[in-house]
Amino acid sequence: MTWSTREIAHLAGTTVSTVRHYHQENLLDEPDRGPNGYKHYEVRHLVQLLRVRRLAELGMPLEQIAAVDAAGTSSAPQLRVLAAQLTETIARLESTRDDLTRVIASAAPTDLPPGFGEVAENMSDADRAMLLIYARVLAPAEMTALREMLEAPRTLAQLAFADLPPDADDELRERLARELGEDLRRTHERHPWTLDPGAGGPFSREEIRMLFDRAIAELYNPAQRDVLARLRAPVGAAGAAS
Amino acid sequence: MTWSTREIAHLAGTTVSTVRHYHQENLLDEPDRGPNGYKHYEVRHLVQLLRVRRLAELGMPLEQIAAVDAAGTSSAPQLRVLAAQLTETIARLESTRDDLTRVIASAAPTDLPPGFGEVAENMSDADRAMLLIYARVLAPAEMTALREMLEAPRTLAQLAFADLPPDADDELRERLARELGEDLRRTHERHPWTLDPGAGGPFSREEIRMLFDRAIAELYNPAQRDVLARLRAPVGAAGAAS
DNA sequence: TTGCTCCTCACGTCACGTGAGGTGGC
DNA sequence: TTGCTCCTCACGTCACGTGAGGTGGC
Repeated sequence: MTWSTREIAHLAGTTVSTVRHYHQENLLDEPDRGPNGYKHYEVRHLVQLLRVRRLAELGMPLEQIAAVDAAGTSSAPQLRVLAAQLTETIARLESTRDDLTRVIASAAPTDLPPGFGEVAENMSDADRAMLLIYARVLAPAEMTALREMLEAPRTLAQLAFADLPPDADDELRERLARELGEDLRRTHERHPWTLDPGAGGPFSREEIRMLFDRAIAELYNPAQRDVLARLRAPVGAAGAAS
Repeated sequence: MTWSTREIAHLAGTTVSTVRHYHQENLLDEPDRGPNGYKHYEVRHLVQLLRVRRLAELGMPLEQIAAVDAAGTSSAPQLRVLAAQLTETIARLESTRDDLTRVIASAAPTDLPPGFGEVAENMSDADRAMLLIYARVLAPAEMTALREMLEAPRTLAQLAFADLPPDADDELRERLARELGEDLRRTHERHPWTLDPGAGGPFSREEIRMLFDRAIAELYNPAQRDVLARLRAPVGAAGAAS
């Protein structure tokens, strides 16, 4: 005429572990025991358990449930906080899911920003790494603009730069710097934000400059770095030319 | 010309703890160290960290990220599983939030089923406990019907039953049983599901019968139990009359 | 004897967060 | 000396889940 732990768990729609855990947390009274030590639950335990489960399913922390139990009822402000937290969590998960859905749809490498799948198809490792850094530095609007820019076909100079051997001779470097300088000038004209990238992002100009300097130093070979240095000097986009 | 742990964490938009944790889980290479043991991070570490963070933010478990890292790219099935899990979690949280919103709006005691706030206003503790058990046993449609039933004003017999003293005399018991029997007959007529309650719920008829028997035995006083026994016998709704 | 249910520790989960206790350079 | 940053263990978090090792009745 009483219930075992398994039975009361079943009646409350939960598990044996959960029931034992609630005993440990003093959320559920210990029932009488039989001569063999088995617990004998009564209706009042079931009611207590159902109450606790109801609050737990509403997302209330167990510690708070204990307080509610003592006070008899839970305060509306507490519940409103819970609801607000839920709304926030839901919004975050939805945005994650949408992001994930876009990645799946575009069949892009997961680690690239969404939408950059086709664009990064035949990029060098260095350029992909740069892309990850851009994604962190630039504001969303800038990333969209960047993607559109990258959708245009590469110029011959850009292709040559990507494959530039570390020991390329001075003449080639100079020619590349001039032609890339032309590209860059047009880019600045058409996309003025590229003159001050990351202005809407999370970092200061100083941080961005140092980050890009380090990225260039580590990701490109000496000849490429030399070209970038020549390129930067006449344009004056950043101060670290020499 | 290198970054400290704090700096790389800041650049990647995360915390020092997280960076150290990723070292421990072999998700991030250990950088060289200075003579004082301080870590000196380079661009390749930042890129590695950004990749891991991106996957982690998509909800991928760290262990799986390690595998992706080895394979170079994550499989579409894995991502689809993640997306499906997210969708499920979101749905569950939304239903919880809606439930919570209803509770807040009705200003009802939290542990009662939603919508039963006003109805349970002046119920006895026993009846509230029964309500919790009903909420567990009955199907949603039955709960709605029950709520509508409870919105009707109590009959005189019902009020008398709730306050029946344990030593009420035989005549009173008999009269109450007759009148409540009338109430019950009308209820069965108007709400046929009350003849077989919980048919759409999670329990078998046998389980429900035993549960109600125990609940009555524990929640009501001897006189009330006697009335219920007299009431049940002629109606024959359940077999356990004597 | 075998199977089944029950019991009580004690430890594991997941992705970090939080001290505790110590070092090195200004 | 004081403050600041960095370091490495080791343990805490939250709500349980999972054995390990043992008991009792058929």
